[in-house]
Amino acid sequence: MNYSRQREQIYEALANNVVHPSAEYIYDILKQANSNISLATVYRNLNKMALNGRIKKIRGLEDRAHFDHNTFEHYHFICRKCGRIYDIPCEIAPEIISKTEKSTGFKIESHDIVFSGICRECSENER
Amino acid sequence: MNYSRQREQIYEALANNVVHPSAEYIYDILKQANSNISLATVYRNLNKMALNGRIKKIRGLEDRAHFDHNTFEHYHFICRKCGRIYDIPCEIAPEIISKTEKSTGFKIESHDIVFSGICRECSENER
DNA sequence: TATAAACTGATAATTGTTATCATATTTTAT
DNA sequence: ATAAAATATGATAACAATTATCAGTTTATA
Repeated sequence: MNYSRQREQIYEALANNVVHPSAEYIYDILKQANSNISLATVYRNLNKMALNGRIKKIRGLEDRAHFDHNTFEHYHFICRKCGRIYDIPCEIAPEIISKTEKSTGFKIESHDIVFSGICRECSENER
Repeated sequence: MNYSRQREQIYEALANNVVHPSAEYIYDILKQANSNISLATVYRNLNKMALNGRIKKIRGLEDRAHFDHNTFEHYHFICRKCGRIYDIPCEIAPEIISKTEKSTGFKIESHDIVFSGICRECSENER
């Protein structure tokens, strides 16, 4: 894989965003910021980096994929009202993985826990 | 919500399938079986039932959604080779939920654990 | 039964994503 | 440094999954 300025811009935009943006969101940010980057380039590089393990691809409740620069073990909460994705820092016991591998014969390479419900902001706005 | 013959057919097709089928898969089954059901009807009813809680919508690694008639607590394993989705009957400690709710202020309504890796069949075929 | 509400099949439209391709940038070997 | 090969880009067409539309049908209600 060669160096590319666009790829680094995309990574920066991803890393400097609190949210877990979609490809289109990153595209909009970079577009505003200056460049005449192409949406295809954004998709291409996000997928490439996700394949590398440099970033993570998250699938929520919506149709579009979201991306996360944080590759350390952590989980996600998806608000069914606003669609935002939050990090959840809790942990599950590692023996669950090995126990499950043993009972199923599957090779578990990764896992994600996805909680869903209503986020604080949305439940405050509800009233 | 009114009764509809098509909806029950769709539910039956879903319940009698070991796999976690996609909308298109169910459409094909019903199409073969007899009826001139419409793909739109399949989508409409799967979504409606998922909203109700009668069935569950699962998002895997692929673009298309899959559906599960089993609404009891259980988790999923997605094979990154064949894309199949398997049930995983393990459990996580319920206090993780309440602890997470407390620390975040979120209302957690549901959660799913998605393991991914290589299923047994695929790792056997690899050799 | 008549009326309203919900549902259907067929298909057009929409949306998120990927493929294509001519051009540009980056790496490599000279 | 410079030419050749490899990789990446922007623009946009193509694609696949899903949703919207709408005239006609079925189901529930009065």
